[in-house]
Amino acid sequence: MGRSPCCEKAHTNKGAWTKEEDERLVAYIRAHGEGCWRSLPKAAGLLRCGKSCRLRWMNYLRPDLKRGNFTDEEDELIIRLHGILGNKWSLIAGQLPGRTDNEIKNYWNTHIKRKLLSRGIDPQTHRPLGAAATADAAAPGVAAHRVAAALLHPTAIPASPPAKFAVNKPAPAESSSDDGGRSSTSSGSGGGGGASTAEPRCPDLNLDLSVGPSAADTPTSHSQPRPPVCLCYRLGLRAGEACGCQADKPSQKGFGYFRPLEQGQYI
DNA sequence: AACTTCTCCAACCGCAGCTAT
DNA sequence: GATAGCTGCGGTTGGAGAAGT
Repeated sequence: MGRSPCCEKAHTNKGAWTKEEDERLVAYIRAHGEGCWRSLPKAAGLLRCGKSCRLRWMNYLRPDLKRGNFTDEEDELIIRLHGILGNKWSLIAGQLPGRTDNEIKNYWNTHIKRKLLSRGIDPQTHRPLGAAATADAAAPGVAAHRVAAALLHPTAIPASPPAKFAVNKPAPAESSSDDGGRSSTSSGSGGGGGASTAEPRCPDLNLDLSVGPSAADTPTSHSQPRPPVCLCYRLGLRAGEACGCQADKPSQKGFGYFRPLEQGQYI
């Protein structure tokens, strides 16, 4: 479909934001709230395109952002979530209050990837290097809900996984957080996938994967109590197939968030 | 001190998905 | 159903600063 450029490129600034621009943007959003990014730059008197404003706000100016280094706990969580979700940075970010998808993506590419590689683990498949291809072929046995269950109750995994994949092993110290993910979710393919339908559906998953205090307790922008949302929703699944839960965005029509899982499809 | 290489992260780009008409 | 417009996402890039020679 035809698409007009998101902004009038000839009259927009690019590159690093100045302090003044930041202040304008913050002031405008404080006064009018988020949204309407397309018209925001003009209204706020900024020579930026709406996308740029949104990005700046989301990744840098939002008051609830947590700055500073990632903790080992966060490391561990990111690795585990990546094992399930693949490169779904926004979904992963949703489980780490105060962190942005961009930040997590960068952190993954600069730190975690290297960390996994140094341990002989393929960062994409979360399997030992060299074993990814064959493992992937056999991997469909790893159903999404099982992985999700592993996240929730790591000790409840019936089959003893290879030591390298021990789940929920507390990260002893710097760079020793172990890899917990095991399903291979190739990025780009949407990371989607699903549970084998023979397995029990994720029963009322109360997935609070947030680090630290529960999301409801955190004094961040998430301090607005978030409705309980099943991981299936966050995985892009929609009600009825992999999960019977009815949690969904109230704003969305019905439960249009469902993507049927195909035979052998897995997360 | 000067230069080169490396690392990190903010920002950009293009596309997908959703809604409205 | 087709088209247009907007938002959000994920991959990639460019530049500043750090580290190495």
